[in-house]
Amino acid sequence: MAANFYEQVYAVVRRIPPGKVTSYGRVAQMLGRPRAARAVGYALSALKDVEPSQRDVPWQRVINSQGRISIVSRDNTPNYQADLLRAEGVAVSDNLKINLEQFLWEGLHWVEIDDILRSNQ
DNA sequence: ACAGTGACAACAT
DNA sequence: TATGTTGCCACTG
Repeated sequence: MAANFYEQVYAVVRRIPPGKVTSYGRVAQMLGRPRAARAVGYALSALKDVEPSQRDVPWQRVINSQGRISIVSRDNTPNYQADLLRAEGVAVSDNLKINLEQFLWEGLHWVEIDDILRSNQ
């Protein structure tokens, strides 16, 4: 069911190492679509409707350009994404902010992206 | 074909 | 710093 763009997003996100994060916009840029940040978020939200085999995408490592978690949880309930990140060593403040100076993933270069997309992961 | 929908981002107040 | 506004994009009924 997943469209090609979604697959490309998942392929990139799977390369984010544990303990590191990146932004929706950066993922979009790596895919050559600098203005498709919103679509990246849409692609990740679609993960909950996808097959278990696709559940190996570390979506929690993608946050917004301000270094903050974009998923809001109901009041007084722990933020799931924050917990997942803390579990792998990422410091998340109470206001859901993360220090990009310390945890930002360097990302991939076009050569690597090209290789990944060519082999469809 | 087309309007509606977000886990965005950059800018303007 | 905190909201609001506007542009964008892929996907969906």
